[in-house]
Amino acid sequence: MPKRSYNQFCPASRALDLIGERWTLLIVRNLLRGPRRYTDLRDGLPGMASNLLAHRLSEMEAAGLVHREEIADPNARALYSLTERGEELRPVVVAVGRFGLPYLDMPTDDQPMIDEMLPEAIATMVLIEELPDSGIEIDLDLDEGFVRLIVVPQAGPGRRTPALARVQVSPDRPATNAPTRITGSVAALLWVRRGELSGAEALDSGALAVEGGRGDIAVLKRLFGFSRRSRQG
Amino acid sequence: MPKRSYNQFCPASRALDLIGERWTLLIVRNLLRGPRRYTDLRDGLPGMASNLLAHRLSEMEAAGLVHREEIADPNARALYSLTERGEELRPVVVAVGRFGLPYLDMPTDDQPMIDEMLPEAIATMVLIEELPDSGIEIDLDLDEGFVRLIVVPQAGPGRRTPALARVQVSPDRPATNAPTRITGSVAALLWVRRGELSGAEALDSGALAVEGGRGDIAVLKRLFGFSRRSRQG
DNA sequence: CCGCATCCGTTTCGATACTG
DNA sequence: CAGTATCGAAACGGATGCGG
Repeated sequence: MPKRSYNQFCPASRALDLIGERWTLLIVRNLLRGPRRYTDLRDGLPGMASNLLAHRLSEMEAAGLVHREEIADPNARALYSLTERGEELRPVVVAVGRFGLPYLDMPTDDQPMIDEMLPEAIATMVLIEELPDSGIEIDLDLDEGFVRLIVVPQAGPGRRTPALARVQVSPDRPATNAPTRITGSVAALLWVRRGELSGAEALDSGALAVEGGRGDIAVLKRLFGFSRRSRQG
Repeated sequence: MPKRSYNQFCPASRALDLIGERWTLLIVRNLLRGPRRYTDLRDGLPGMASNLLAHRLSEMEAAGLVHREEIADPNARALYSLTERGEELRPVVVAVGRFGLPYLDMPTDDQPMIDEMLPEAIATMVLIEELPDSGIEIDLDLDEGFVRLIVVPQAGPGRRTPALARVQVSPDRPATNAPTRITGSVAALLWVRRGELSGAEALDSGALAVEGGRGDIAVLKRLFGFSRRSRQG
């Protein structure tokens, strides 16, 4: 039984032959945060049938996107991780997320806000056209959790680092705080980023608070669209 | 019957609720080249069931991605086009295409090389990290067709134009030729871009030929990876 | 021809239960 | 913990029909 394919000479359709099936890209999204056990993936993908997850994982392993490794551990038998090829899906996940951001409504009770995806959500919100060449580190201390955002400095003229590769996020709180910091909630950040609340309003109302040097705060405000009101992608 | 949804508070999964179904992103890909009639879309999507196309189009119209317009024309009743929201899917299609490029094999007889997708394929091949700040225009006169590639100049320091937005392609041959020109085949360009053939080899063998100023040719070579051998995304 | 709608066999998905 | 097994529901694929 030959796997079904769009069968066109086109990069996008070839890609969708590999990652276009249901759930596949969400598995990638979760694996982008690091290796996971089967159960971790299942818990991070509520609503997905167990057999389907197993099936997808074997497909993705066959496609060379995912690597399965048996480990010696009392409470874990195997770890799934992305291969180098699988890591190349990060720009896809980010692009998809950027598109979806304006459609994202506030979480309801039946919409789990999974801890694992907070960093991805933050990375998605950053306005890449506002990245400063010099780079910056920002701690986001939100009600829903902590995220360290690192914008890698541009390496000078010549070959430029793609914008997406310059945005890095981590849920681990380093020993030392970043010089720039923002506190509040994901919802407030999202409202501002989506232009439904101005940055000034968010700060005045206390929904968000920032600290750090003047210049860094200015960069932060640009990165999350504090100055805009109109909705933008 | 509530449309099925991943139902997670996550931008990527929200996006996939809208564009994750089979064929949807390929419809977008074809509409990115401009408005199309129903029949045009069907011809550009071989293998897709006719009723499914109709169904997808109505879904996408309901989601605000596609606009349907009745027109007065002897041999066309309606035109489908992307809305502003739909246009925001271009980065997604390009990111997906970039991922799929290394998996793309040479076209076989049963894999139609559809004229419409040639410009998208070219845009996908361009190495965005090699975009010159000054911009450039290149005519690609390939066996499979003509494409004018335009790299929009960077607007100076400050807010930067996202790399993807700076790459524009058009199948229309303007009145005047671009100062830089490349001739050959899509296959040769793809081999070089994928690092399976060096640029020098392609030029020596005559598989590709370039003309233009020294500097422009150097830019062209960087854009399509003429200097590399190893496979890269 | 253009723009779908109907019908129908096949595949995939979703939910839950079950096993080593 | 890490999957299989099962089964009904939904989606898909292909062909064909049909009014404007």
